[in-house]
Parts: sequence; structure tokens; C-alpha cells
Amino acid sequence: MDLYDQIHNIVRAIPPGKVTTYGHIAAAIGARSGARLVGWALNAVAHSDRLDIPCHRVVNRLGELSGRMHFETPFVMRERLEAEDVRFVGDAVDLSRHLWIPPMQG
DNA sequence: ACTTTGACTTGCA
DNA sequence: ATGCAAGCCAAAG
Repeated sequence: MDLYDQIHNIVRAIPPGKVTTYGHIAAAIGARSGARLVGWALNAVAHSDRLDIPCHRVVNRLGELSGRMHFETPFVMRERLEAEDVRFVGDAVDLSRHLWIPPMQG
């Protein structure tokens, strides 16, 4: 089981209307500061057939949509979240309402 | 094979 | 609060 697969599993487990951060995912797979791997994994996913993975539900620790630039358009990410009743505070997701902590992988 | 970069986070000044 | 550097693992040049 590669780190990428674990990341994919966790991101895929994010429930609708919820979001999580790179740091939490990284922590869940054991890589405390491996948050960048999450970004790479999602980037790989974005250019792969793993479209089942809601990469739009992954934000940075501030709730900002740092990955929005890698979508078809920079605002698709926010539109998808808003479509799931996700509240925004300025340009960031209201983590106090929608933060979802991924389960530990063991 | 080595260096640089990346959808990040944390620590120190 | 702002700015610079370190650390994590993987991919691209």
C-alpha cells in the first residue's frame, strides 16, 4: 500500500459537505509533515482515472482553496463545495463547521 | 544520479 | 503579524 493509495482512500472517504486539510490527511497516513505528498497525490489523481476522488474537498489548514488553480477553472472547486452546502468565510471554507478529521490508518 | 520544484505545515526571529 | 528556513516524499529536468 503506497502513500498515494492511502491518500486516495482517505480523500475518497470524505463525506459530502465536509472538507479536510492536507495536514490531517498527512497525519492520518503517518507522514506528519508530508502534506505536500497529499498535493502530489491529488495532482496525480487529477490527471488519472481516479475521478471518484473528491479532490475539491481538500483544502489547506486555513480552509483556503489552494488547489483551485489545478481544476478546469479556478472557481470550479468553490462551486462544487457550495453545491454541497459548504459555507465560506471570505475565500476560505468555514472549517469550524465543515472540518472532517480522517480516521487513522492503523 | 543530482538538483529543483511542488495543490503544505511548523518553528524561530 | 510578517518573513525566512527546515522537513516530509515523489516527480520532472
